[in-house]
Amino acid sequence: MQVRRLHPWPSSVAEAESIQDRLRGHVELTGPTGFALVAGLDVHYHGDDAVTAAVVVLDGSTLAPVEHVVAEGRVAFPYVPGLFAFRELPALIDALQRLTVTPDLLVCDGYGLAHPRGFGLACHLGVLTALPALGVGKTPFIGTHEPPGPERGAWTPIVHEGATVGRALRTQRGVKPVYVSQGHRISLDTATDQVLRLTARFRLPEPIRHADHLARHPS
DNA sequence: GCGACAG
DNA sequence: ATCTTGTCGC
Repeated sequence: MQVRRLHPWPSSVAEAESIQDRLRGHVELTGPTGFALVAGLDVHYHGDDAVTAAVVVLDGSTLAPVEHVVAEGRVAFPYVPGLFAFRELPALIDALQRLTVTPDLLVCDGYGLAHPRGFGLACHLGVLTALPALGVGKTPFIGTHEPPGPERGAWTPIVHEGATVGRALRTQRGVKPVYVSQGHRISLDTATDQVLRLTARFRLPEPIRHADHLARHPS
């Protein structure tokens, strides 16, 4: 599939932040509610700066695997909180470009709108591909929230600077919540519905679990 | 064995 | 993010 190059690669923190500030204006917070093909993305780190990126495409209704791609790369930016996306983007884009099918939704391992400048990895991937995208974080990042109720499906808003930027969502009884935020071309209600639909069995969405497995054990 | 969770 | 050890439970 096609991935647009909307910016040069940043050579400083200030450049990276200004790219996020500019692309933030491209994010759309509404979109389709159903998705025929759902992709999960993840990156595994090895050694000093090697990364393996994996993209797995599943049938949106049966969750049967349709296609997967693995790409090797290098960490592309130093670790700076809020600029995490720049570490992984080149390897993820490389993997996406090698897909022969175009997914209808990207399920990203990380944050979207719930980010210091409102432009986390899920927003970045959504805008570069023009596809609906959502982010699922495993630990709280920004904003404040109450713990959601104990039953599967319970959620509470994540509020940052007076705005709702995501939801803490209980995907299974007796497990820690996940943190859902919009990436691109999706509403928060739809993002929440999709994450719940993709977590019938485990805490994390099936597409992310598949991608995580593949990135760790390429085969 | 795998998943969740602890330290 | 990674790695390692161990417990509990399905």
